[in-house]
Amino acid sequence: MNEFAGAQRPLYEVKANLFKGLAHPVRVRILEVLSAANTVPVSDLIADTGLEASHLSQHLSVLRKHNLVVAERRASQVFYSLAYPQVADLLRVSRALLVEILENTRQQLASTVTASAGLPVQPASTPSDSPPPPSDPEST
Amino acid sequence: MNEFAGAQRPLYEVKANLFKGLAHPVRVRILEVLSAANTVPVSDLIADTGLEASHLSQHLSVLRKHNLVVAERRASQVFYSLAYPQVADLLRVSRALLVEILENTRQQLASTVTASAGLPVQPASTPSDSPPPPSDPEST
DNA sequence: CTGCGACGTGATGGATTCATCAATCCGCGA
DNA sequence: TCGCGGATTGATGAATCCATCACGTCGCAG
Repeated sequence: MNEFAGAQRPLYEVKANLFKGLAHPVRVRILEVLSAANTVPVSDLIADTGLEASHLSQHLSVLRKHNLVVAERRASQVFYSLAYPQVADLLRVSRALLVEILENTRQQLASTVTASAGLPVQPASTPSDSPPPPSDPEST
Repeated sequence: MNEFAGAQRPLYEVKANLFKGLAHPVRVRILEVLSAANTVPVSDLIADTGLEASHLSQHLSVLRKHNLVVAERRASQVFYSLAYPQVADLLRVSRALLVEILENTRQQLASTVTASAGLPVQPASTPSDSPPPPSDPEST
């Protein structure tokens, strides 16, 4: 029942709990937006994500419970920002891992295909897709 | 239905999926063990975690599906290891974030308490806990 | 004080995930 | 071939999470 992210229990439990807080596309999206801009009003988040206010609010509540974001009231609007810069680090590292995984699994698929065709593992273009963009260092 | 971690969908969905794969204490534990030792037989994992074989195997299966670990059969035993060193990075960064969060929330609690007592925010010892260990750079 | 716009909270079905146990697969030695 | 230990898979109820919608709160304008 204790919703605290921090307690005196084994660290791997706390860690798993942290990942649970991140385990939803909407919440990842929110954190990525907050990583890019220091402080963002809820109205902007609604615009960026296209979600219904209450839905988004629930996810913000989850992020607050996990101590990943902080809210600040100014006038009639609420502004959110990352609670710690390390949150952005975490997203960056996870992105790096993902890139590695995607590249590798794609190669494996390609080699499986070409193996039955007797070709080297070179061809970078996916069988039925547009040609790969020259590189896209930004993106979400 | 597609269980691939990688597809052509928005990156934040893939990222959320990755975190979902990490969002369980047992799986975090497994990855931490694998981060410490290059290659570990299932029997050792059973010993380290104290889990029933089938239970552990299911979590290993999840980790495999997410491309976080790889299995290798040698003789009658199966050996697991991290699929990419970046997985260990991710765990390290998450740990750093967690440390930050725990330290900070603890201070907040302390200051809330001392605020009603009229004391500065100095005292590092929690009201009803054992004194903080001088620092523990290892641990899980 | 009354209404309104911006956010948050509660409650409810529907979908996922988890833990447990039985059944199966795989390599090897008798 | 038979059987056995090591490891995985399948199936089931319990627990948890998610999306939707109705309602409640806060601050301000009229």
